Amino acid sequence: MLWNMGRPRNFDENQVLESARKQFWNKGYAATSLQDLTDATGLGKGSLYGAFGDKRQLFLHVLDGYRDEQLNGVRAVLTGPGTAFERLTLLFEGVAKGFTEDPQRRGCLLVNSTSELHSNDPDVASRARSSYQAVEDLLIACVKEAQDEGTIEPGADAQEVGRLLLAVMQGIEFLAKTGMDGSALLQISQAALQQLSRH
Amino acid sequence: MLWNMGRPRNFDENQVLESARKQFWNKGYAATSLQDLTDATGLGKGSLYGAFGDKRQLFLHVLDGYRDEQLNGVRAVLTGPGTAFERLTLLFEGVAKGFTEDPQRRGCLLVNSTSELHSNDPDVASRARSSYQAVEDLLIACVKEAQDEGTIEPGADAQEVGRLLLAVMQGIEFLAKTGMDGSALLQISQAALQQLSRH
DNA sequence: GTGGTTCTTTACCGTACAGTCCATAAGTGG
DNA sequence: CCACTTATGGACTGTACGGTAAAGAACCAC
Repeated sequence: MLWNMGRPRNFDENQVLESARKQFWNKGYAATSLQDLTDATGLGKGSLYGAFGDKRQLFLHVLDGYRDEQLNGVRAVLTGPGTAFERLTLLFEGVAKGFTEDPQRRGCLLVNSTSELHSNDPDVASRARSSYQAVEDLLIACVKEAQDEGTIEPGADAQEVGRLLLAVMQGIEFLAKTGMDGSALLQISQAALQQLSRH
Repeated sequence: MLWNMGRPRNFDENQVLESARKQFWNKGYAATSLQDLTDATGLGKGSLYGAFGDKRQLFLHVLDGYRDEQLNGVRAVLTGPGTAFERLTLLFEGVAKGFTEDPQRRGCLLVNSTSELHSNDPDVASRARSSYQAVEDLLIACVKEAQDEGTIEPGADAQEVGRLLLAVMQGIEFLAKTGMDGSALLQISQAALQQLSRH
């Protein structure tokens, strides 16, 4: 009887998280001030603190949402329709295109946060570890499928190949931030898969 | 007659830059305060500002030094003794081992700085672009050599392969920061080259 | 309506920040 | 010893920071 009482919130939590994400993504964690966050979200400090706790908690909340989205996206592609090789191709082309499409070339929020904070923040570090472990597992499973369907050399160690693909993926993410041409990034993703394909 | 006058400096510039590098590397640009820098270097604010200008200039100075070192290191390996394939192997094993050996897994300072600052700082962005272009060129040249000596499939596009290797290299750097095992990183570097080798 | 609860707004707090200034120290040439 | 120049180190400045407190507003149950 008490759970629905009191003044109702004047904002949509998801929209606020989205605005906060944009801010953290644009400037990084340390460089975004509370002022930036209140400006971006339209909320006052009191509301922000009441709803999400301090800056760090809000950031972790944002980061978790982002991680879940990205992971679901990767999972959707890698376990979706088409042959395993097609799915891998789709994923890598999507990655190359996605990072190119952002005119600011901000890359992946989780990658950026990991780079910025991992060595001083165990919570961020552990999120990074588990996330990329999950992607690695998805890649390895898909590589195994591709081996079963005969599109990737069955002799290769699937784990080895999956990890290699993970590295290429992260490499593309970074090179996009250095301003490398979209065509070159696409070329890399294609080259990686072509090297693996049975020939 | 005037160039050697005045009170002599009480510090070694290279040592100061090294200490500052350590600080920026540990905490990133935004999160290291001037206090951190004076503590790390032992210099007072006046001396720091007199010698290097403000925080940003000092940082760029540090970054340039780091970039030159790294680039020279890569160049030394890739144009050193041994077959081109051996040199590539040496480089990639060195990268995997190097990033693993740091207990804090801080990765590469230039990569971290690029991730943190590139989208808001053209000076950092341009340094990243040119640096990785240079590494790319070195890799491509070495791949061509390897093709000439017959250790890499001559049919492949050397530029494509070189860029792929660059991506793998950066991927390894990042995965090291996520805490991936040293053995796994080594495995990735070996897998990348094994895929390319004539078979 | 009243009382209770939660959200919003604004003012406020202490601190730490980047950067400047200045008196003084430590050298040089003469 | 005396001018002159440069480096040092601490005091200082104004600002912006993250975070808190408190007063009032908006809704509920009754």
